[in-house]
Amino acid sequence: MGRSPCCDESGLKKGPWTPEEDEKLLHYIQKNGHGSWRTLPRLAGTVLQSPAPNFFRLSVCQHNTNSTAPELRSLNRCGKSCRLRWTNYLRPDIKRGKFSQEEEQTILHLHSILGNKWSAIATHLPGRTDNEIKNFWNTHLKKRLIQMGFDPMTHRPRTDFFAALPQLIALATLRDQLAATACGGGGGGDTAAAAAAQIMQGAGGGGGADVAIQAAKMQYLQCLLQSAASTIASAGSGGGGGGAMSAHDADAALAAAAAAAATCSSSPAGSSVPITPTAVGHSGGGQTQTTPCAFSEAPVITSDDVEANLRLLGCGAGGADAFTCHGGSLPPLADLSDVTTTTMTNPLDWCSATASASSCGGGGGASSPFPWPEFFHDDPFITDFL
DNA sequence: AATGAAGGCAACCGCAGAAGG
DNA sequence: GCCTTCTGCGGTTGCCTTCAT
Repeated sequence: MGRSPCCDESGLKKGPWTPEEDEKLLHYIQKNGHGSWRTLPRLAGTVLQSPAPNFFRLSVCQHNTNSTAPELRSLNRCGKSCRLRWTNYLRPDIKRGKFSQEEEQTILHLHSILGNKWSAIATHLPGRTDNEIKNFWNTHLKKRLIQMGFDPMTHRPRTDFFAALPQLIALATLRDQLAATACGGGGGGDTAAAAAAQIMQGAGGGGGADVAIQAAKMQYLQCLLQSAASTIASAGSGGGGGGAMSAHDADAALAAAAAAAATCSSSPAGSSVPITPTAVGHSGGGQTQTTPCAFSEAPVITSDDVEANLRLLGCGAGGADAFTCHGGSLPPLADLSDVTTTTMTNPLDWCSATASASSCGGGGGASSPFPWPEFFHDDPFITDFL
């Protein structure tokens, strides 16, 4: 496939450039222009018979005090390497040093439009090379977006299940707590029942209704855990872009989880706005961004999915009560534009599917980003959990 | 002070498209 | 139109520095 790399030729040096090599290349290009990169290495060595500029001789002498006479041999590099060295390092108009906030904003804005077209982005940032911008993106801006819960490619809140990791972690913690409360009575699906049983036993003279409510809460939370698991399963095996998990995604997920976990509890998850470059502000810039910490867009749910999830949750397809079934996935959140244009008009969307089987309409409607049954809203346990 | 982890950056690699014969 | 060569681009790697333990 294709031709062999130009650097395959034996004897060509690779790796970091020495000051002498830089001197050869710089001086040759300053005098002759680069012309053909392929022939440049052969020609570049001879030009040093004429004195190099004073500034450069000084810098060279710092590195090689023995070089009283310029090296006359040609550059032992391939043309490609020379071009890269020139464009990324030796070019006189290169601006070095940290990126300014204006430059960061420009990169973010252009990246949201152009994607990874680093050369195109570089044309809008005088003195910056595509390589430098690319590195800056990969080491700073991309991580910042991920930490804030945004997909660095789309600049929108993440839509895969990793975005829900904070909830999953919280749920897992809750599950552990429940299990501990249940005095180790069985695992998995028995947890809620055991906890409920304990409540029943410990209720003593408490009112029967209270006990039932507590038991129902436990069962409801258990359903949350199960539905979260089903979300993972579907996301992990499903098609689309979210199916295959790369190491990068795993890293990103961990970062997102860590960041979102810190902000999730106090963040009104349903109030995010579409991300803009200025919204991804600097911490010191006075710009803030409501970080979504849950699913940003309604998952595409088919009727089959709903049915399958209802079965998974042990719900009757049509007659489940408010506590044993809350629908097939975690709540769609965050992106209001999508919610209004897609979710709400989709007869099979999350809330519609849920509303028929629970009190979603009252608890998860416009008044709350979460379709929790209104029943739970005043409960400090749930409130804290949210 | 030593050591391992993480971050940052320069450079390399492979591919695609343009240019020329 | 086909083939070869050259250039440019984006992704990735590996080294060096800094930070944390």
